[in-house]
Amino acid sequence: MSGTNVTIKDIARKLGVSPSTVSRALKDHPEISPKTKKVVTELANLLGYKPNEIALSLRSKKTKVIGLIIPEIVHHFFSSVISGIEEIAIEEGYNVMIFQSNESYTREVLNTQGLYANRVDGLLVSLAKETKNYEHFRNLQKHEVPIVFFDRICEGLKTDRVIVDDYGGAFEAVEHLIHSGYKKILHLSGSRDLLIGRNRINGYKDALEDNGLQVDENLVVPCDNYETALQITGDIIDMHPGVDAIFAVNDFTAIGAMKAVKKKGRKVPDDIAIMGFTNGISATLTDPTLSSVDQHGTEVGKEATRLLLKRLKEGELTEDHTPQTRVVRTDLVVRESTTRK
Amino acid sequence: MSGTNVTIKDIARKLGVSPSTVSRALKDHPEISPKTKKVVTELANLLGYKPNEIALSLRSKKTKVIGLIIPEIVHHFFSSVISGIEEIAIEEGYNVMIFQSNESYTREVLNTQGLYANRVDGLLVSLAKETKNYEHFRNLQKHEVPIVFFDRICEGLKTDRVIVDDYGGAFEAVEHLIHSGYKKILHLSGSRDLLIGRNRINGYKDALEDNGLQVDENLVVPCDNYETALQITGDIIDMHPGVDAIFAVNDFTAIGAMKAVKKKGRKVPDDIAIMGFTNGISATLTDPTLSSVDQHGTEVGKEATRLLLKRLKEGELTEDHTPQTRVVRTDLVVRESTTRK
DNA sequence: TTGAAAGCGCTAACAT
DNA sequence: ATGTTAGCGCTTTCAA
Repeated sequence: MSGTNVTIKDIARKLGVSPSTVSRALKDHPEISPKTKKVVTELANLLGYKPNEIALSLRSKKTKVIGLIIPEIVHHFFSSVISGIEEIAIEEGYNVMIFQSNESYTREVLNTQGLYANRVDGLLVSLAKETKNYEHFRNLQKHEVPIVFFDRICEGLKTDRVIVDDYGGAFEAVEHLIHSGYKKILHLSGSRDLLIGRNRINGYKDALEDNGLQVDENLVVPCDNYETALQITGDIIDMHPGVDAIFAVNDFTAIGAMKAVKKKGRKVPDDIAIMGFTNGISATLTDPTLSSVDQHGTEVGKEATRLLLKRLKEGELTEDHTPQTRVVRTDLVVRESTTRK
Repeated sequence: MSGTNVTIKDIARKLGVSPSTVSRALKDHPEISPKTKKVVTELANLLGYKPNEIALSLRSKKTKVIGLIIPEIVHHFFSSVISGIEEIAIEEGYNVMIFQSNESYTREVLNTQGLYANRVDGLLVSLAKETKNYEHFRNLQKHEVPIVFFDRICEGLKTDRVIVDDYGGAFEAVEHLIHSGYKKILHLSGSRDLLIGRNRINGYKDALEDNGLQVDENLVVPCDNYETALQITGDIIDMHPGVDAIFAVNDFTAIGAMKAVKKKGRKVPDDIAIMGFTNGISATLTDPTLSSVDQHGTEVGKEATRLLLKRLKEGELTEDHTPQTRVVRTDLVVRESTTRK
């Protein structure tokens, strides 16, 4: 950004017309003579004129920028969400400003302030784990900035939401295990504090019951990461000898469990089947490859962006509508870890 | 963004003072009376006043935004680069606007246009694979937008650069294999069209020669992804029976090779050692875990941002300096795949 | 068909 | 110590 930038004034001066004429000519205004239009556009091209979005924003009070607050980019699910967001945003002429909360509440508050200062038109958010207080979002809402939460949604706030069908995904995954002949299924679960953790547990339980199997609370063990899974899975299968399948709350946990099982000399999937949740790249890299539940991160991002842009368009015309919640369906991806030869 | 936003004018009106007084009071200008300052800041806080960055940008011709063009976010190296960039940028009061090229030249050109329209203060770029023509970047330079390339740098342009020490990383990795007793080392290589591919090949060769081993060109096989590695590695080790180690151009390729080797019934690392490059999360998930060369993505991002911000500060004071190139050192991370028991 | 003027929110000379 | 004015780049009434 510098003195070398061409403005409408520059073009006007060189052509001996007024800035307003140039402005109108450039937008193909009907009341400008074809001749003027031609001269103006030609010179504009020659000089490489590009409208200054900053000036446009100041006038229109629209920045054509949407803000994104995300816990961590270095995570396959979230980075695929970003790709989805970008795709839709760019189609509609919006740009995306991304902030990471790094799972920190303080950082998240700073992020909202930064995004407000930059007057983003709307906001997409997946909550930091730490966040319990939603005042910073309520503030944005006071300023009429529409917010759409996705995945880690905010239950205390009236906003649009996009969530993954965690219950359905878990249900389908566990049912697949049962139909494949596995009977005693361990669930390495997420936190019951998180909605997604509870939903997956419920999907697991209902799948068992719907298929005439009994739920054993001892087989629901909180464990949501690779290291812990690697440490404790061996002991758990010793304690519960009949376990013939493991359903983990995410891929990394599943992979930790897989390694622990192999270390015990048990075969995957012949002795014990393993099922993940996320369907990140890692699922294809393990040996055996990991069956998993695809969360369609890209679709989540797209849907959230569509909702937000819809809200932005409506905002100009109508009253507040009631918040919407969209559920993105999951897909079971069966690979080697649940397929007995 | 809406009518509910508080401006300096609003505060001025309510206090019966002029906007400039408010502006000065808010920035703790020495010529404003302490009393006025107090009243102004208090009301500002009460009303939740936040300066409109858009207006500031228009005036100062500085947006405090840096643009980022990256091939793909869904890639561990790049997402860790982003984290590094954000960290430094935020420290210095800058925000980041991220665009993905998706490896497409056309997209990259659009990205630069979007970033220019938004008058970013500077640009960080890692090139799309397709890109051979650099006119779009030259255009930005004409407008005095500083650019720093990282990792996939642009050799045809005078800019600052941050690169990974691919040569050194490859050298160290291969030397580690040799010192561990491996003698016939296959290299699954990157493209010789890419600088990083060539550098890693050279590191591989020099490590062999420096340790008194002969370079066999047949043992340098272009193969830079999981699927191909999985397909061809088996045949390669059949054709070259003595191969006792594989050095792959990236982790995914290494993991594909590892799986192929295991499928042949050969033990990793006892029969054949495997070494990756990247040190992404996947390296810790395989069985056995994968030795790899850490590229320090975060550090690359930080360094690139530091260079850019330095340039932005200098720009105000001095003439063009000669472009700088910074090399980020790699680190060898030894895990099970190269450690004979 | 075109131009002049005002204003988006802010700041910084230049008054006073 | 504070107010007035002009201007960043653009658009849009209103006037000609």
